[in-house]
Amino acid sequence: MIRLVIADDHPIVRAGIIALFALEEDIVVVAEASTPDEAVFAAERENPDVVLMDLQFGVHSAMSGADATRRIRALDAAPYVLVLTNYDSDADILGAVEAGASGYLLKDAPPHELTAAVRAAAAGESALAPVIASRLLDRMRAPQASLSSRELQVLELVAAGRSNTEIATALFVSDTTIKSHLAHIFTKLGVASRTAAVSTARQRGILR
Amino acid sequence: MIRLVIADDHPIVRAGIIALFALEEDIVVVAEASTPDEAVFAAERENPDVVLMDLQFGVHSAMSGADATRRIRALDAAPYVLVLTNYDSDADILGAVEAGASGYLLKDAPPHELTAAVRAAAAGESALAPVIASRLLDRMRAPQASLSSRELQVLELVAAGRSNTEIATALFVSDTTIKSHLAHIFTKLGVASRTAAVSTARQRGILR
DNA sequence: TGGTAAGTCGTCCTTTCGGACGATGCCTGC
DNA sequence: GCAGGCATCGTCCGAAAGGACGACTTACCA
Repeated sequence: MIRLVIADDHPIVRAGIIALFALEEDIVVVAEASTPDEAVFAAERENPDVVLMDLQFGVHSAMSGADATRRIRALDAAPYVLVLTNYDSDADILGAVEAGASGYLLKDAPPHELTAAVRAAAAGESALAPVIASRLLDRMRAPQASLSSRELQVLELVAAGRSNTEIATALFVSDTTIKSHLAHIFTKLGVASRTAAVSTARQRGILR
Repeated sequence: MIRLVIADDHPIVRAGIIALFALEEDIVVVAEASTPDEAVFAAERENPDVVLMDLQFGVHSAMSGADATRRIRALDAAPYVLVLTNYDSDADILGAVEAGASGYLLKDAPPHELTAAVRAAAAGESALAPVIASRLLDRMRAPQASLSSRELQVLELVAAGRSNTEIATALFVSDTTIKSHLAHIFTKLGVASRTAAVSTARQRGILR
């Protein structure tokens, strides 16, 4: 019998997960948590096999799902943590994996994927949604979508609405340098304008 | 007995909603839809009292939840449409209201709000989540900082990285008109460029 | 009924952006 | 030691964006 803790701030989502697992004979939900703190508590108290963890917990909570994951993985008899979230940005995925998650699922996944992932996690295996897995492989295959730190710095200021000259003075370089950085950013992202660059960078999780 | 159709692309969310309404004696879920097209079909076939409609339907579907809402409201014996979504940006809210939604709820709402809203919608009343209501009142109180729906439409396309001429052709108007809209947007937001407009609009929750 | 806001379109002009070159110095890894 | 990525700076030029006017229609509301 797999003992499961659910951590999600949406009552609707919690009810949905519980309803889905009610159909499975070998999985029992022993606790639900609506905040990251509650999730850590519940994981400590119930000593479950697996924790299903959301990453976003509203604007109110100081801790994120990744933080909670890290804390839970630091427990003595640490349960496995499966991340279940809406977004599949690179930043989210990497953050979750670094926090110690043993799986990453999307909320639009079909139920059988969800149950299969829980069973895999309980067995100590890694469980990635096919979408996520192919995404990671894409990143490996085409690694050069990454911006240098300086380029990221420039792009962040662009996203804040600053002009080239403003960015130049802010970074103590020439106007030409900024344009050069931007040209590189455009080719790396495959776009032709600063706003398009910001848009696709947001989509890919390069920018927050 | 209130007959309800659920439209959401997340199986988990659909299961959660069904589980919640299973506890209510006067509400019955007669159909679920995982795409906007299915939602329109179901609304036509089942002739429900209320449709619970998500706004985001993944990247694959051409139609949005707002489009589906518009189509459903154009049916003969049109059911009321309650929007149930994750986001509370002005763009989403205004788009939904213009599409004919009679209510706007957030997915992190407590279940009793959800059931109350369905009953209100079935009775022909408007049902707004408190967060949304106060947001709309803010718009009324401070109308000078709020963008018109057309301006929002333009700003969304700008945020997607489109150029003025692209936006013009997409909206079937002249290039000059877009520039005129943008000039108004700039003065309303107190900025001087399109990227700055997108940035502050995001900060203020005008854009998602 | 008259005023106001929004949406549409126009012209003229300036500024900014972006493309297309090139060039230098500095690291790092092979 | 040298190739290649990165950061820096430059010029020239065309295209896009933005500012500053004005003008017309519709719709709504006081």
